[in-house]
Amino acid sequence: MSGTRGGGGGGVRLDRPLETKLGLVMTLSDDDRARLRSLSETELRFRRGAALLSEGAEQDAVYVLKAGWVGCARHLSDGRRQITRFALPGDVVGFDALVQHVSTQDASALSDVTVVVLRPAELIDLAASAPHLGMALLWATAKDESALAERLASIGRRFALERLAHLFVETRLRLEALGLAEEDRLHFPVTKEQLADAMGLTTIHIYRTLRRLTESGLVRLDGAWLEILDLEALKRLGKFDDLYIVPGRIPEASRRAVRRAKD
Amino acid sequence: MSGTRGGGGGGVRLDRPLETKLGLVMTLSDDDRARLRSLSETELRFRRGAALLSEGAEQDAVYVLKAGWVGCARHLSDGRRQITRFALPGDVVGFDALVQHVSTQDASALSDVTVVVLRPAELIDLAASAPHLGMALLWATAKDESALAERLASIGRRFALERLAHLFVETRLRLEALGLAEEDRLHFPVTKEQLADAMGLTTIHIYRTLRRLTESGLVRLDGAWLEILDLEALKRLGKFDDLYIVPGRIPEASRRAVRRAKD
DNA sequence: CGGAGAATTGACGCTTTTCAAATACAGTGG
DNA sequence: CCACTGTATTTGAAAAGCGTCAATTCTCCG
Repeated sequence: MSGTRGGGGGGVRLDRPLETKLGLVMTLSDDDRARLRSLSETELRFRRGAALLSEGAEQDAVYVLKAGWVGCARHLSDGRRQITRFALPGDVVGFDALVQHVSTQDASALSDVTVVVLRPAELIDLAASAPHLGMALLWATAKDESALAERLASIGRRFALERLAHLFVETRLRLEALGLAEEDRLHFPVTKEQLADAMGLTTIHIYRTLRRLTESGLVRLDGAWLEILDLEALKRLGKFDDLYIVPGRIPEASRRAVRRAKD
Repeated sequence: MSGTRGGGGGGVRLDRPLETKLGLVMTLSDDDRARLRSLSETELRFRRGAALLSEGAEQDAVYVLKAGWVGCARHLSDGRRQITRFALPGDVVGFDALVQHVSTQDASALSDVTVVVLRPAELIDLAASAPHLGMALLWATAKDESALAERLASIGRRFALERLAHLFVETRLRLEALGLAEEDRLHFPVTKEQLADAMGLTTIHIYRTLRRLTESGLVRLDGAWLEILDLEALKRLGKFDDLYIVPGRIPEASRRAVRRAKD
């Protein structure tokens, strides 16, 4: 029944992840792009299952995902785990640790992963020399927080079936915005156990719920590949609200204000 | 049984909320403080129950809380509600909407509230003319996101009893960091219904759980006032991990780098 | 004094978990 | 090629946690 597992990366890859990410929030000039390209090119690869960050461990860099999926998680002292986020290409991982240089979360590679390493000093220079890019980063972070809040609403107030539906729709739209989703088939390298930890459910209940979704003909999950068979029905079922994921951008007026202030 | 309700503000108030907030993340120079004071002084007051922001409504300002409690929430289409955050003095409310000028959340006053209004243009000017303050804002936002992730872990993986314990400890520590908590008595103007919506539970289950906590002698909740009778026991019960709320600060080295880059 | 919202409690039912076990599948070594 | 082993997948029955329904008391406020 199961096809390809984890590995590979299967088509989710961005060459200039930070440009893509900030480009979703703000129109980038050629200068901006050049400035972003002047950042370090240090690339790291992690195999599926490898840890990018460990809760409590020292951390002195931030990663920007180029390819693959990363899961960020927190642990309770008795082993219970909550995956707080699935990071996709373009996403920044480990941002909060810049404050305290100690990671507050685990991050591990769900598929084979390629990242770009960003050092704090580089980020600081970037924000100082190109404040509007710093603002773009701030806004991108604020959008991430907004998505996180929606996930909170999912886990706090949606039933298992709705939660899964919502996650699938969200994932589909995120990958689509990056240009990384084929028509209705997308890379989804998440084991059932990870899915359970992300949805605040047990593995067993994930199986049961997934089967209900499958039998309704809404999705098909085959190994690391997810087929969305009826997006509209999924949206309805998951009570999906487009509001928080709409590709909101910094209006041009604000952008000009930044340029003025810079002089 | 119940004492004072909502209103009043009962001692939770900051005169320079943004200074206090950023001061938790970075050591502020006299210049920094002066720069922050040059921001607008427009003050708004909301009575308990009033709406600061409405989901889907246009939004062109950000609020910084001076006094009182604000609850930020999201709604599902059928009326279910999830409170994503209790904002306390110093907290910034409505930040994410700066990107799209449409609020993705409701914010309403849980007690009588005083806020300072920040206009986007001011923020942009601030970040452009004093990049390290922009960075401080970015870091403060990242810390908020970290706290949000911990709440996600609460709702996804903690039992009702643990959830409440964790919330009480978190609140106590947050107010303490602001210098707004008396020894073991703190302002907690949250109705049981709001508490339920914040914890992903029903009102009735909040009562049940609260009663268990009270009968164990760990806390006493009387109207809008919460007494913490055994903080250590609460921490243990709530599996509270100090990691994510530790007063992490931007190290001086980074700070100097910002100053250099600015020249 | 009457009405509205908040606080509180009891009984019952549904969702999800826990415990237990069986089947399928991939890689390993003989 | 085939047992052997570990992991993923699937199913069932029972229990627990939490939700729903219903009713009552209390408090504030007009």
